[in-house]
Amino acid sequence: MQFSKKLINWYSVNKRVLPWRETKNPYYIWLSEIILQQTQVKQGLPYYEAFVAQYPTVFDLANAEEREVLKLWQGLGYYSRARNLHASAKHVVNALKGEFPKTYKELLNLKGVGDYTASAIASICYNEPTAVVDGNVYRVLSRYFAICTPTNGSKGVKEFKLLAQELIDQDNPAEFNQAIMEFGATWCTPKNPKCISCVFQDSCLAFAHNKVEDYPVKIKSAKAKVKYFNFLVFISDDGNTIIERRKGKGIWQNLYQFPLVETKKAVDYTTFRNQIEQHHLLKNIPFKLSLYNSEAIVHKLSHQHLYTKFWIVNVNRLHAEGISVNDIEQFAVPVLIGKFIDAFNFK
DNA sequence: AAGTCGGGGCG
DNA sequence: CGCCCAGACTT
Repeated sequence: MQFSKKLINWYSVNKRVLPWRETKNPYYIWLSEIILQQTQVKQGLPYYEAFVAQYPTVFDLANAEEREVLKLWQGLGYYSRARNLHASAKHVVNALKGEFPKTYKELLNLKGVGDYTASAIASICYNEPTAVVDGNVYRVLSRYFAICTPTNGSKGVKEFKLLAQELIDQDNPAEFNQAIMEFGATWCTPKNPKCISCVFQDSCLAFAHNKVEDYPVKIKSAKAKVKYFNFLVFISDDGNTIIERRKGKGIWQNLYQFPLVETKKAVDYTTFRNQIEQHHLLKNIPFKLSLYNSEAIVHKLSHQHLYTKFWIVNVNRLHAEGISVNDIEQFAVPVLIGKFIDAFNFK
């Protein structure tokens, strides 16, 4: 039996029940695909349910404020997805009268929609035979055909896209695309793949060579950089604190945080106390400084390890506009900040 | 082509 | 601890 038929047969028996598999509404498919970028189903599922409940249509999403969308996205990471999601919803409503693009090529024009997502939506919603290539597809195909080309280089990207495009079931691209991803996610897994009970056991080249876990081949990524973050947690006598909206291009864009002082290396109490005497929020006012966590909290991201200290700054009155500590939960904050807020009793 | 962007989970 | 995840975008 040919690859695509065997795969779709496997899928019909083994697929998980998931809410976005109960619809072909492009708004819901688009929403699920954005949420699931670089995100496992288990992690993304509750966010999908929350977004569908909060924004049942693209019009509801377009009418929301960005800070509200970011708040609902809080904790999921890669926050540009949420900003692009919101911007694209506005574009669909305002420029396209609420009608989603219906072709791979047109879908690519939406912010946050690249080759993978455009292929997924076009195939699932409109039966366009455009092959998806995600992390699962790289793994399944590199093993089945024993392909050593690194999957994360430009050569590999082209090669695997072309191969998937040759394999896709022209009559049922929607099922094929979802099947190959589901197979990678649940059977042909990175560790301990279920080769013993695999329908491709007799034709998988990696299995024949006993090298299944040598695939896919990848170019090593750079090691994470170390940074030292010091957050100033102001507390005034009247129960206010200061949070700021992150600007610029870096991490956590448009999320909120306590005023941040980044240092080149870890600082002790005396060094830091002297350093922030000149801070614009502390100039010429009395304050009491105490360190919340004597041992730095290490927050690990893909490209940065953040060694973090939270400094409690007691003042009589704030030197800038503040918020009541009771209102802090209304703001979208990074997980690092959210964990502190939960652990620290503000009252 | 290489960096950047999060956070959770697994062995 | 390193690697992976229904990738996209910038430099």
